[in-house]
Amino acid sequence: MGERLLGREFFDRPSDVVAPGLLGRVLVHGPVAVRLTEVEAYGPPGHDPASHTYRGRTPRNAVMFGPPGHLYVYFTYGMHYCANLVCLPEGMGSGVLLRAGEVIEGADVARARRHRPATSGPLTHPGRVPAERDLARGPARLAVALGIGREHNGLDCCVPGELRVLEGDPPSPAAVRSGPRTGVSSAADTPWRFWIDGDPTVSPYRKHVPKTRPN
DNA sequence: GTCGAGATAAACT
DNA sequence: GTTTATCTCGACG
Repeated sequence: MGERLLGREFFDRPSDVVAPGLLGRVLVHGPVAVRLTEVEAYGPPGHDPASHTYRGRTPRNAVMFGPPGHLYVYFTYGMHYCANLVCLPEGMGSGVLLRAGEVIEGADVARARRHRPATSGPLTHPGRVPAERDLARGPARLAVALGIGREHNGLDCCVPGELRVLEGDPPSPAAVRSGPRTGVSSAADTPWRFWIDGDPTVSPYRKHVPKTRPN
């Protein structure tokens, strides 16, 4: 017992307020539990050029316009899933990207998913056994560790169910750092990435590098 | 630790 | 056609 869920009102605030408050919280899916150590906030339409919702609602981002506390899962780079928690009331379109965490339960299951993920798709990483701290270090790896895929898009994480967010053990405010978001080309000066200072599971910062394939 | 290249889907111009 | 809220691998230090 003692599984205290984060209430929906927690998410019914701007994403840059929710994001630092999510650090130290625990996301649970089956036998695997991850304590969040790094997150990024994405703002509502028209206010944040880096947000999926910047240009309004599309089939992909529809969940972000739904009620707060639900999970928004998207597929990117042709092979990775990333997970967000929706913020602000229904209709606003904002959320927090879950960038990294520490696997505190079910590490064996999380590690096994690296080889044979719960969802079908090109997520296999054959031949390599990841170190404990790398299991959920980075948004796509966090999704793999928790077994999150397309089928979890839109799930409510504020009720007892398959996926849920627990109150966990937040760090002291002094241990929270912030800086520019990772891999975004626009609004690079907006310090909406938050992490727990000194935590080994925080992903290394990578600035955006434009892609162009020769030929 | 750094670097570059490649894999690949969906949204966008 | 190009870009993207990424990761892995090998090479190198």
